[in-house]
Amino acid sequence: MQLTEAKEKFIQQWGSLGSNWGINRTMAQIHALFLITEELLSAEDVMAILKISRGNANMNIRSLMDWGLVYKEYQPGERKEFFRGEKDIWKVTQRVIKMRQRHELDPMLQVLSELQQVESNENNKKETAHFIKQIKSIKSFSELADSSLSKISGSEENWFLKTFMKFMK
Amino acid sequence: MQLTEAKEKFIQQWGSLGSNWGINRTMAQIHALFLITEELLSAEDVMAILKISRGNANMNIRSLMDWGLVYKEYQPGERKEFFRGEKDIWKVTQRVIKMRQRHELDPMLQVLSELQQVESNENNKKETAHFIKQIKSIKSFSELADSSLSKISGSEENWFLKTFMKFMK
DNA sequence: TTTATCTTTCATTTATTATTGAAAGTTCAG
DNA sequence: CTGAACTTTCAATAATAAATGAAAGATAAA
Repeated sequence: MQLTEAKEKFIQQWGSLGSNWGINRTMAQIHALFLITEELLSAEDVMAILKISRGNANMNIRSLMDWGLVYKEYQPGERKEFFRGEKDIWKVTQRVIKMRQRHELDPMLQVLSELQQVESNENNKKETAHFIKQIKSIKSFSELADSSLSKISGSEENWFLKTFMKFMK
Repeated sequence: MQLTEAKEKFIQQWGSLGSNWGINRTMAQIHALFLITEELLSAEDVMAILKISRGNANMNIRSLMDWGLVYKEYQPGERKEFFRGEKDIWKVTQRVIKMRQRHELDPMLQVLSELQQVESNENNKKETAHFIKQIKSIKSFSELADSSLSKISGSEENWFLKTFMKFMK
Protein backbone atom coordinates (compact mmCIF):
# COMPACT_ATOMS: atom_id res chain seq x y z
CA MET A 1 0.00 0.00 0.00
CA GLN A 2 1.16 3.50 -0.80
CA LEU A 3 1.54 6.16 1.89
CA THR A 4 -1.19 8.37 0.46
CA GLU A 5 -3.66 5.54 0.40
CA ALA A 6 -2.69 4.46 3.90
CA LYS A 7 -3.18 7.94 5.31
CA GLU A 8 -6.54 8.21 3.60
CA LYS A 9 -7.57 4.87 5.03
CA PHE A 10 -6.51 5.80 8.54
CA ILE A 11 -8.47 9.04 8.36
CA GLN A 12 -11.58 7.23 7.18
CA GLN A 13 -11.33 4.56 9.85
CA TRP A 14 -10.74 7.04 12.67
CA GLY A 15 -13.66 9.08 11.38
CA SER A 16 -16.01 6.16 11.43
CA LEU A 17 -14.80 5.11 14.87
CA GLY A 18 -15.58 8.60 16.09
CA SER A 19 -19.00 8.71 14.56
CA ASN A 20 -19.89 5.35 16.13
CA TRP A 21 -19.00 6.88 19.49
CA GLY A 22 -21.05 10.01 19.09
CA ILE A 23 -18.19 12.21 17.92
CA ASN A 24 -18.82 14.05 14.72
CA ARG A 25 -17.13 12.35 11.83
CA THR A 26 -15.32 15.42 10.54
CA MET A 27 -13.90 16.27 13.93
CA ALA A 28 -12.53 12.74 14.19
CA GLN A 29 -11.10 12.94 10.68
CA ILE A 30 -9.33 16.20 11.42
CA HIS A 31 -7.96 14.63 14.54
CA ALA A 32 -6.72 11.65 12.55
CA LEU A 33 -5.01 13.98 10.12
CA PHE A 34 -3.22 15.74 12.95
CA LEU A 35 -2.21 12.45 14.53
CA ILE A 36 -0.29 11.41 11.44
CA THR A 37 1.06 14.80 10.38
CA GLU A 38 4.36 15.85 11.85
CA GLU A 39 4.23 19.40 10.51
CA LEU A 40 2.07 22.32 11.47
CA LEU A 41 -1.16 22.69 9.52
CA SER A 42 -3.28 25.76 8.90
CA ALA A 43 -7.06 25.78 8.63
CA GLU A 44 -6.62 26.11 4.87
CA ASP A 45 -4.46 22.99 4.77
CA VAL A 46 -7.12 21.04 6.61
CA MET A 47 -9.81 22.38 4.28
CA ALA A 48 -7.83 21.38 1.24
CA ILE A 49 -6.80 17.94 2.44
CA LEU A 50 -10.20 16.87 3.73
CA LYS A 51 -12.21 18.88 1.19
CA ILE A 52 -14.37 20.62 3.76
CA SER A 53 -15.62 24.17 4.10
CA ARG A 54 -13.96 26.95 6.05
CA GLY A 55 -16.70 27.07 8.68
CA ASN A 56 -16.58 23.36 9.24
CA ALA A 57 -12.81 23.31 9.55
CA ASN A 58 -12.82 26.24 11.95
CA MET A 59 -15.49 24.83 14.24
CA ASN A 60 -13.96 21.40 14.51
CA ILE A 61 -10.42 22.63 15.02
CA ARG A 62 -11.77 24.75 17.90
CA SER A 63 -13.42 21.68 19.39
CA LEU A 64 -10.20 19.73 19.13
CA MET A 65 -8.43 22.55 20.96
CA ASP A 66 -11.11 22.43 23.68
CA TRP A 67 -10.43 18.75 24.05
CA GLY A 68 -6.69 19.44 24.28
CA LEU A 69 -5.96 17.32 21.23
CA VAL A 70 -4.67 20.12 19.01
CA TYR A 71 -2.58 23.16 19.91
CA LYS A 72 -2.27 26.54 18.27
CA GLU A 73 1.26 27.51 17.25
CA TYR A 74 2.54 30.52 15.41
CA GLN A 75 4.79 30.22 12.43
CA PRO A 76 7.37 33.04 12.39
CA GLY A 77 6.62 35.54 9.66
CA GLU A 78 3.17 34.13 8.97
CA ARG A 79 0.00 35.98 9.66
CA LYS A 80 -2.27 32.99 9.86
CA GLU A 81 -2.66 30.46 12.64
CA PHE A 82 -1.08 27.05 12.55
CA PHE A 83 -1.92 24.00 14.56
CA ARG A 84 -0.12 20.96 15.82
CA GLY A 85 -1.71 17.72 16.93
CA GLU A 86 -0.96 15.97 20.19
CA LYS A 87 0.89 12.84 19.13
CA ASP A 88 1.09 10.95 22.39
CA ILE A 89 -1.75 8.46 22.28
CA TRP A 90 -1.70 8.08 26.05
CA LYS A 91 -2.30 11.80 26.50
CA VAL A 92 -4.99 11.69 23.84
CA THR A 93 -6.77 8.95 25.74
CA GLN A 94 -6.53 10.78 29.03
CA ARG A 95 -8.05 13.90 27.56
CA VAL A 96 -10.86 12.08 25.86
CA ILE A 97 -11.65 10.31 29.13
CA LYS A 98 -11.69 13.58 31.04
CA MET A 99 -13.92 15.29 28.53
CA ARG A 100 -16.45 12.52 28.35
CA GLN A 101 -16.46 12.12 32.10
CA ARG A 102 -17.30 15.77 32.48
CA HIS A 103 -19.92 15.82 29.74
CA GLU A 104 -21.66 12.51 30.31
CA LEU A 105 -20.73 10.68 33.48
CA ASP A 106 -20.94 13.66 35.85
CA PRO A 107 -24.46 14.71 34.77
CA MET A 108 -25.57 11.10 35.02
CA LEU A 109 -24.28 10.86 38.59
CA GLN A 110 -26.04 14.10 39.38
CA VAL A 111 -29.36 12.76 38.12
CA LEU A 112 -28.91 9.43 39.89
CA SER A 113 -28.47 11.26 43.19
CA GLU A 114 -31.69 13.16 42.65
CA LEU A 115 -33.54 9.99 41.73
CA GLN A 116 -32.59 8.37 45.01
CA GLN A 117 -34.76 10.97 46.70
CA VAL A 118 -37.95 9.59 45.18
CA GLU A 119 -40.77 9.44 47.71
CA SER A 120 -42.77 6.33 48.33
CA ASN A 121 -46.50 6.30 49.04
CA GLU A 122 -49.02 3.71 50.20
CA ASN A 123 -49.82 2.24 46.78
CA ASN A 124 -46.39 1.75 45.35
CA LYS A 125 -44.16 0.78 48.24
CA LYS A 126 -42.75 -2.33 46.66
CA GLU A 127 -42.28 -0.71 43.27
CA THR A 128 -40.48 2.26 44.79
CA ALA A 129 -38.23 -0.01 46.81
CA HIS A 130 -37.22 -1.85 43.66
CA PHE A 131 -36.61 1.39 41.81
CA ILE A 132 -34.40 2.77 44.58
CA LYS A 133 -32.46 -0.46 44.78
CA GLN A 134 -31.74 -0.37 41.05
CA ILE A 135 -30.79 3.29 41.06
CA LYS A 136 -28.46 2.72 44.00
CA SER A 137 -26.69 -0.12 42.31
CA ILE A 138 -26.30 1.83 39.08
CA LYS A 139 -25.04 4.79 41.07
CA SER A 140 -22.43 2.90 43.05
CA PHE A 141 -21.22 1.23 39.90
CA SER A 142 -20.98 4.60 38.16
CA GLU A 143 -19.05 6.03 41.07
CA LEU A 144 -16.57 3.19 40.87
CA ALA A 145 -16.20 3.81 37.16
CA ASP A 146 -15.86 7.52 37.77
CA SER A 147 -13.07 7.23 40.29
CA SER A 148 -11.25 4.62 38.23
CA LEU A 149 -11.36 6.85 35.21
CA SER A 150 -10.13 9.81 37.25
CA LYS A 151 -7.25 7.73 38.50
CA ILE A 152 -6.37 6.67 34.97
CA SER A 153 -6.67 10.10 33.46
CA GLY A 154 -4.55 11.62 36.20
CA SER A 155 -1.73 9.13 36.11
CA GLU A 156 1.54 8.72 34.30
CA GLU A 157 1.70 6.21 31.49
CA ASN A 158 4.47 4.29 33.24
CA TRP A 159 2.52 3.93 36.43
CA PHE A 160 -0.45 2.80 34.44
CA LEU A 161 1.43 0.23 32.40
CA LYS A 162 3.15 -1.19 35.45
CA THR A 163 -0.02 -1.41 37.52
CA PHE A 164 -1.98 -2.75 34.66
CA MET A 165 0.45 -5.52 34.02
CA LYS A 166 -0.13 -6.70 37.57
CA PHE A 167 -3.84 -6.23 37.21
CA MET A 168 -3.86 -8.35 34.09
CA LYS A 169 -2.06 -11.38 35.48
CA MET B 1 -40.28 13.53 43.51
CA GLN B 2 -42.95 11.00 42.59
CA LEU B 3 -42.11 7.54 41.29
CA THR B 4 -43.66 8.16 37.88
CA GLU B 5 -41.66 11.33 37.40
CA ALA B 6 -38.50 9.65 38.60
CA LYS B 7 -38.90 6.76 36.18
CA GLU B 8 -39.56 9.16 33.34
CA LYS B 9 -36.47 11.14 34.24
CA PHE B 10 -34.29 8.05 34.40
CA ILE B 11 -35.50 6.92 30.99
CA GLN B 12 -34.77 10.33 29.48
CA GLN B 13 -31.31 10.51 31.00
CA TRP B 14 -30.35 7.00 29.95
CA GLY B 15 -31.63 7.77 26.48
CA SER B 16 -29.53 10.86 26.14
CA LEU B 17 -26.48 9.07 27.51
CA GLY B 18 -26.97 6.43 24.86
CA SER B 19 -27.38 8.88 22.05
CA ASN B 20 -24.20 10.70 23.08
CA TRP B 21 -22.41 7.39 22.78
CA GLY B 22 -23.70 6.48 19.37
CA ILE B 23 -26.50 4.23 20.59
CA ASN B 24 -29.91 5.04 19.25
CA ARG B 25 -31.93 6.99 21.78
CA THR B 26 -34.98 4.75 21.64
CA MET B 27 -32.95 1.60 22.15
CA ALA B 28 -31.38 3.18 25.23
CA GLN B 29 -34.78 4.29 26.52
CA ILE B 30 -36.23 0.83 26.12
CA HIS B 31 -33.21 -0.51 27.93
CA ALA B 32 -33.75 1.99 30.75
CA LEU B 33 -37.37 0.92 31.02
CA PHE B 34 -36.35 -2.70 31.37
CA LEU B 35 -33.68 -1.85 33.94
CA ILE B 36 -36.25 -0.38 36.29
CA THR B 37 -39.15 -2.74 35.61
CA GLU B 38 -39.31 -5.88 37.68
CA GLU B 39 -42.12 -7.48 35.70
CA LEU B 40 -42.17 -8.91 32.22
CA LEU B 41 -43.14 -6.51 29.46
CA SER B 42 -44.61 -7.19 26.04
CA ALA B 43 -43.84 -5.20 22.90
CA GLU B 44 -47.25 -3.57 23.33
CA ASP B 45 -46.37 -2.46 26.84
CA VAL B 46 -43.17 -0.86 25.59
CA MET B 47 -45.06 0.84 22.75
CA ALA B 48 -47.62 2.22 25.16
CA ILE B 49 -45.20 3.37 27.85
CA LEU B 50 -42.72 5.04 25.52
CA LYS B 51 -45.28 6.06 22.91
CA ILE B 52 -43.44 4.56 19.98
CA SER B 53 -44.57 2.58 16.97
CA ARG B 54 -44.74 -1.16 16.68
CA GLY B 55 -41.90 -1.35 14.18
CA ASN B 56 -39.63 0.77 16.31
CA ALA B 57 -40.35 -1.24 19.44
CA ASN B 58 -39.80 -4.50 17.66
CA MET B 59 -36.51 -3.53 16.07
CA ASN B 60 -34.98 -2.12 19.21
CA ILE B 61 -36.11 -4.97 21.45
CA ARG B 62 -34.41 -7.31 18.97
CA SER B 63 -31.22 -5.29 19.21
CA LEU B 64 -31.33 -5.40 22.98
CA MET B 65 -31.67 -9.17 22.79
CA ASP B 66 -28.64 -9.30 20.46
CA TRP B 67 -26.71 -7.35 23.05
CA GLY B 68 -27.84 -9.76 25.76
CA LEU B 69 -29.53 -7.00 27.72
CA VAL B 70 -33.07 -8.30 27.37
CA TYR B 71 -34.37 -11.88 27.38
CA LYS B 72 -37.47 -13.42 25.86
CA GLU B 73 -39.71 -15.23 28.31
CA TYR B 74 -43.03 -16.89 27.83
CA GLN B 75 -45.96 -16.15 30.04
CA PRO B 76 -48.05 -19.32 30.57
CA GLY B 77 -51.34 -19.14 28.73
CA GLU B 78 -50.32 -16.10 26.69
CA ARG B 79 -49.82 -16.14 23.00
CA LYS B 80 -47.59 -13.10 22.78
CA GLU B 81 -43.95 -12.73 23.70
CA PHE B 82 -42.79 -11.18 26.92
CA PHE B 83 -39.39 -9.81 27.79
CA ARG B 84 -37.35 -9.31 30.90
CA GLY B 85 -34.40 -6.98 31.30
CA GLU B 86 -31.03 -7.97 32.69
CA LYS B 87 -30.89 -6.18 36.03
CA ASP B 88 -27.30 -6.80 37.05
CA ILE B 89 -25.42 -3.68 36.08
CA TRP B 90 -22.12 -5.51 36.09
CA LYS B 91 -23.40 -7.99 33.52
CA VAL B 92 -24.85 -5.13 31.50
CA THR B 93 -21.46 -3.46 31.42
CA GLN B 94 -19.69 -6.64 30.41
CA ARG B 95 -22.05 -7.19 27.53
CA VAL B 96 -21.81 -3.65 26.30
CA ILE B 97 -18.01 -3.87 26.42
CA LYS B 98 -18.02 -7.12 24.47
CA MET B 99 -20.36 -5.79 21.83
CA ARG B 100 -18.48 -2.58 21.25
CA GLN B 101 -15.15 -4.35 21.24
CA ARG B 102 -16.39 -6.62 18.53
CA HIS B 103 -17.99 -3.86 16.47
CA GLU B 104 -15.42 -1.09 16.83
CA LEU B 105 -12.14 -2.08 18.42
CA ASP B 106 -11.58 -5.28 16.47
CA PRO B 107 -12.06 -3.68 13.03
CA MET B 108 -9.77 -0.84 14.08
CA LEU B 109 -7.03 -3.29 15.07
CA GLN B 110 -7.51 -5.06 11.77
CA VAL B 111 -7.01 -1.84 9.81
CA LEU B 112 -4.03 -0.78 11.92
CA SER B 113 -2.31 -4.06 11.08
CA GLU B 114 -2.83 -3.47 7.39
CA LEU B 115 -1.56 0.08 7.64
CA GLN B 116 1.72 -1.11 9.13
CA GLN B 117 2.41 -2.73 5.79
CA VAL B 118 2.68 0.59 3.98
CA GLU B 119 5.63 0.66 1.57
CA SER B 120 8.18 3.41 1.60
CA ASN B 121 9.75 4.87 -1.52
CA GLU B 122 12.65 7.21 -2.27
CA ASN B 123 10.73 10.48 -1.93
CA ASN B 124 8.88 9.93 1.29
CA LYS B 125 11.16 7.89 3.50
CA LYS B 126 10.99 10.18 6.50
CA GLU B 127 7.26 10.72 6.20
CA THR B 128 6.60 7.01 5.94
CA ALA B 129 8.78 6.32 8.96
CA HIS B 130 6.80 8.81 11.00
CA PHE B 131 3.52 7.34 9.84
CA ILE B 132 4.56 3.81 10.72
CA LYS B 133 5.79 4.94 14.11
CA GLN B 134 2.46 6.57 14.91
CA ILE B 135 0.41 3.64 13.68
CA LYS B 136 2.52 1.26 15.74
CA SER B 137 2.04 3.25 18.88
CA ILE B 138 -1.69 3.52 18.34
CA LYS B 139 -1.81 -0.18 17.63
CA SER B 140 0.05 -1.27 20.73
CA PHE B 141 -2.06 1.00 22.84
CA SER B 142 -5.22 -0.43 21.29
CA GLU B 143 -4.02 -3.95 21.92
CA LEU B 144 -3.44 -3.13 25.56
CA ALA B 145 -6.94 -1.67 25.75
CA ASP B 146 -8.33 -4.69 23.95
CA SER B 147 -6.83 -7.24 26.28
CA SER B 148 -7.76 -5.22 29.36
CA LEU B 149 -11.34 -5.02 28.21
CA SER B 150 -11.41 -8.73 27.48
CA LYS B 151 -10.11 -9.41 30.94
CA ILE B 152 -12.77 -7.20 32.46
CA SER B 153 -15.63 -8.52 30.41
CA GLY B 154 -14.65 -12.10 31.17
CA SER B 155 -14.25 -11.75 34.89
CA GLU B 156 -16.43 -12.07 37.96
CA GLU B 157 -17.59 -8.89 39.64
CA ASN B 158 -15.92 -9.88 42.89
CA TRP B 159 -12.56 -10.44 41.29
CA PHE B 160 -12.89 -7.13 39.55
CA LEU B 161 -13.82 -5.19 42.66
CA LYS B 162 -11.05 -6.74 44.69
CA THR B 163 -8.38 -6.19 42.06
CA PHE B 164 -9.60 -2.73 41.36
CA MET B 165 -9.42 -1.72 44.95
CA LYS B 166 -5.73 -2.62 44.90
CA PHE B 167 -5.26 -0.91 41.59
CA MET B 168 -6.80 2.26 42.94
CA LYS B 169 -4.64 2.63 46.04
C1' DT C 1 -6.38 55.33 10.12
C1' DT C 2 -7.05 52.40 6.36
C1' DT C 3 -6.96 48.22 4.15
C1' DA C 4 -5.79 43.57 3.34
C1' DT C 5 -5.64 39.22 5.63
C1' DC C 6 -7.37 36.03 8.37
C1' DT C 7 -11.10 34.07 11.76
C1' DT C 8 -15.68 33.42 13.49
C1' DT C 9 -20.55 33.16 13.26
C1' DC C 10 -24.90 31.59 11.88
C1' DA C 11 -29.10 31.16 8.80
C1' DT C 12 -29.80 28.10 5.23
C1' DT C 13 -29.10 23.82 2.98
C1' DT C 14 -27.75 19.08 2.80
C1' DA C 15 -26.88 14.58 4.62
C1' DT C 16 -27.65 11.19 7.95
C1' DT C 17 -30.25 8.60 11.04
C1' DA C 18 -34.45 7.12 13.16
C1' DT C 19 -39.51 6.36 13.06
C1' DT C 20 -43.81 5.18 11.27
C1' DG C 21 -47.40 2.23 9.76
C1' DA C 22 -49.28 -0.69 6.52
C1' DA C 23 -48.47 -4.97 4.30
C1' DA C 24 -46.40 -9.38 4.35
C1' DG C 25 -44.98 -13.14 7.12
C1' DT C 26 -45.50 -16.47 10.84
C1' DT C 27 -47.65 -19.32 14.26
C1' DC C 28 -51.01 -21.80 16.42
C1' DA C 29 -55.80 -22.95 18.27
C1' DG C 30 -59.92 -24.75 16.69
C1' DC D 1 -57.05 -26.29 6.55
C1' DT D 2 -58.59 -21.51 8.13
C1' DG D 3 -58.41 -17.47 10.31
C1' DA D 4 -57.22 -14.77 14.31
C1' DA D 5 -53.30 -13.19 16.95
C1' DC D 6 -49.12 -11.84 16.88
C1' DT D 7 -44.30 -10.49 14.72
C1' DT D 8 -41.34 -8.75 11.18
C1' DT D 9 -40.08 -6.02 7.28
C1' DC D 10 -39.32 -2.03 4.65
C1' DA D 11 -40.49 2.00 1.67
C1' DA D 12 -41.89 6.43 2.77
C1' DT D 13 -41.59 10.17 6.03
C1' DA D 14 -39.89 12.81 9.78
C1' DA D 15 -36.46 14.28 12.98
C1' DT D 16 -31.82 15.27 13.95
C1' DA D 17 -27.23 16.46 13.12
C1' DA D 18 -23.69 18.38 10.27
C1' DA D 19 -21.85 21.34 6.50
C1' DT D 20 -21.85 25.30 3.66
C1' DG D 21 -20.62 29.87 2.44
C1' DA D 22 -21.38 34.57 2.72
C1' DA D 23 -21.23 38.25 5.87
C1' DA D 24 -19.57 40.20 10.02
C1' DG D 25 -15.75 40.51 13.21
C1' DA D 26 -10.91 40.75 14.38
C1' DT D 27 -6.14 41.86 13.81
C1' DA D 28 -2.04 43.89 12.38
C1' DA D 29 1.01 45.87 8.72
C1' DA D 30 1.57 49.99 6.21
